[in-house]
Amino acid sequence: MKLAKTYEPNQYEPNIYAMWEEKSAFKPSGAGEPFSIVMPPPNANGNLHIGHALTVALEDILARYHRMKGQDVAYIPGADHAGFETWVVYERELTKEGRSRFDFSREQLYSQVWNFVDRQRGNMELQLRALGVSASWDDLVFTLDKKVIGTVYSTFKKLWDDGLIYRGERIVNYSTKYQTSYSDIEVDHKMEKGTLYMIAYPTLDKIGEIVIATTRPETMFGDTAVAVNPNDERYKHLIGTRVLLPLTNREIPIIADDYVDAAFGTGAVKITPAHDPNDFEVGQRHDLERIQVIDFDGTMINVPPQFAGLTVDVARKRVLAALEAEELIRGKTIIEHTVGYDYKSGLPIQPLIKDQWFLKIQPLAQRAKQALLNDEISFTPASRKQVLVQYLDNLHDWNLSRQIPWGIPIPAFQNVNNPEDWIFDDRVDEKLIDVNGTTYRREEDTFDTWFSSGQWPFITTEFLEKGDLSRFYPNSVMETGGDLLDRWIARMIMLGLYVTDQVPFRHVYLHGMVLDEKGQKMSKSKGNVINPMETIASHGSDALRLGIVASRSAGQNQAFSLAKVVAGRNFANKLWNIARFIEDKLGENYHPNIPEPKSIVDHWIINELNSASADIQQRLDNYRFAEASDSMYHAIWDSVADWFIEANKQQENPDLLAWVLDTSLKLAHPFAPFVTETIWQTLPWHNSLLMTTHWPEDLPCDTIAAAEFDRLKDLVSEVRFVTSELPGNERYRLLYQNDSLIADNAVLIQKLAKLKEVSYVDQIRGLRLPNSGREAWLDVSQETIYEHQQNLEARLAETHANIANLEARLANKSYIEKAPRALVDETKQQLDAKQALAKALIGELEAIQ
RNA sequence: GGGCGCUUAGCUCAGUUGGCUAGAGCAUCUCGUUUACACCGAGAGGGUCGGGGGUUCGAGCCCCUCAGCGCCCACCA
Repeated sequence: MKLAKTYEPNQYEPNIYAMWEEKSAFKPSGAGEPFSIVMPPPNANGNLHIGHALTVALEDILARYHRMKGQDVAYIPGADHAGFETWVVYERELTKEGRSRFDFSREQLYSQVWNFVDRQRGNMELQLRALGVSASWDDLVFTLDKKVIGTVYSTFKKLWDDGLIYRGERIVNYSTKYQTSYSDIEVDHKMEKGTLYMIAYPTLDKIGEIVIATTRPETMFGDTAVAVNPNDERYKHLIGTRVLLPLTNREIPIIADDYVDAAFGTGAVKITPAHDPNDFEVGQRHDLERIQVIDFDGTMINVPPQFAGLTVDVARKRVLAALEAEELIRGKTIIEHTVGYDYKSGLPIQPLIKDQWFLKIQPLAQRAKQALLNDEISFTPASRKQVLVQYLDNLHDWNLSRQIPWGIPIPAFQNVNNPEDWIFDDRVDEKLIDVNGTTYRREEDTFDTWFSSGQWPFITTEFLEKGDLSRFYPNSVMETGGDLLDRWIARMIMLGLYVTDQVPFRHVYLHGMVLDEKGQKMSKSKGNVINPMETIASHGSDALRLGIVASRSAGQNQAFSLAKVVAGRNFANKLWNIARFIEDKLGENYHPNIPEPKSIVDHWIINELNSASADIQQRLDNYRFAEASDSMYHAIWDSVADWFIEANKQQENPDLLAWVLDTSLKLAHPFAPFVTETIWQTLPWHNSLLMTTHWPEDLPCDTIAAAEFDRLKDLVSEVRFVTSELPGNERYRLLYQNDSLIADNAVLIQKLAKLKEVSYVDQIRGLRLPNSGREAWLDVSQETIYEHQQNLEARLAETHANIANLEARLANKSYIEKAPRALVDETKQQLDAKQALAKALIGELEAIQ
């Protein structure tokens, strides 16, 4: 088969992928030690972004590598219903149509969104295929699949039975825009400047007053106390008395609580239990009433009529104006404080009281922490483990309830006659159920998506059901973005240990964010998003993969570099042309035999590829992807293409040529699966898949012979270097004496170094080549040598500097005593070599004069 | 308020337990019509590894300190 001159990835990639799928090459083989990676499920109705390209590239490199190493590999793909994210998109559609979620029942909404997602589904999976993932598609799990819901329910039941689930009125982070509560991780805390107002609350006799400090005056109608520190001398006499709440003249008590910092503001704080988490707790301690003054839609309720229905912002201005009119404002200062924002809408989060389902997290968190401290899970980068431990220690109870219909319904029912009586039941399709003659009404909320995705490793492997894939639990590696350490990794570890008594995975690899080429975060609004599918279309899937993995270190945010993608594309083309050359040499009827090294080049290339293989393995085993890829790249481009193939044009060894090509393709396959498999399929001597062949075994070679070729390379390099310095562009004759390396490889040297001729002489003349330490001269005229004098002098100066450096090192007694023996010996050898070089250079210079 | 990370060639970045005469890709310069490849080949230039101090025979790497940049976590009004 004749190959085109240039590799055109788009012509081959889809077919190659189809062939892999058709031959079920992605399925776990069932033989060998299990190796598993569960893909972080991309949003089912979304498009992949560049971060997915990175994730999938790293995971697929591991999957393909371990598969070739003979392991039983399960790379399990998934699709995420992306509860809240998808819901936001869908609700936007509803709004466009002039409708609202409140026009429909939960069932109706659920099936509408299901259809909406279904229309989009498949896009994401096609894009994963374009990226070349060797994922086991038959085992794909969608986060709303029956088995997911079943497991989630049994976990919830277990937690419930263990007394870890409770329902409570708590202050929750509430999005008034999307009308749902959030977990802590969905709140963006921003430091900003705000105004701290000092407001006078008059005593009952209206003669005295206490001045409180607040940044949120509009919530004052919800005040049910003023608190001071019990040890604050300024206010001690007021504790237990009452004040009038301005604008309403409601009486509220002055209480003492340690929570109040006497040094902050005025030392007196208004207590609004319904709208501030700290105040909520103070309210619980002092049994205060809770008055909700901000409604779930973000407008004012339970306030004097002139403020009712106003938004928070407007209400704040009006309240301040009213207080101003009554001359109750005693001052204001600007302070830096943090404000929580809705990560989705960008609007402030309202702390509101709501009945929610909570998970007592600390028992799970402490167990997870213990597992981490016992090193049951390793991390790349290693430092992230500590971060996680700290996070686990600070975790608050987890609010599991979401007020959105697109998610897994919470399987709980409430006694219609007794609001305190809740039971677990999974008949979530029924609004009302009857249990022993009592009617129960269904909970309408759904689970936080992280509750289900936190169970992903044992759900996807069907570990609890002892399914076919259960041997893949715990997973070998969990690879995901560093930003998911707390929201996802932590939850998987906690729930994994709780449900299965085992850690869910052995190793966590965290990658950083892919930034745009200027190092900016990519975002739609900035318009700097790089679409991986476009990059694949223009440069090929392998190029994208090689480019995005190159020079990238774990956990580090790093700019996307198109130049590296281009380098990747060029590499694919290089491989292509290596194959073209070799296939052409071997012909269509070639049948491979066991390769036998015949020349020093042969020994050398075998040695190079053996050690490249060892390097790549060692680096991949340590999750050093960029370095592994680099070893592979240079072994193939520099060693195979630039030296071995060039040398092979002079002295052929067909069987070795075939072995070198095969080995190169194998080494490159995890990093560039498409082009390597494409080439493999054109090789007449194979009728298998490259992706399921075994990682190359070392071929024996003579390392002494290999080292000989290294010396030959040195000589060739020196000739090239010196000739490039000589005036003009002519070809020179190389003269030698008593040098069997040159004698035995004269033609090879002549071709590689672009010499006119290599000849033995009795009488030396010309320019000595001292660097490589050979008995060799370039046959140049005395005049040329003279013109070259400056170069020689420069080199001599440099050599003297080197010698001085080495001598100083050896003169240092401590160095001789303390440095490793081998290093000292090496230094001595280097010194000898440099001294010989200096001598040769001096001789050369003397000859000129 | 706590924690983490970064600062290395013009650009984007590697550099594992200290042994480096500091690397890669791209860019730059010179040369090249060699029957695999110009998405190529050969060669070259380019860095006091953010500043200062310390430990060590030896520091890009370890310690201290200063400066600049970035991220994460955090219910003090």
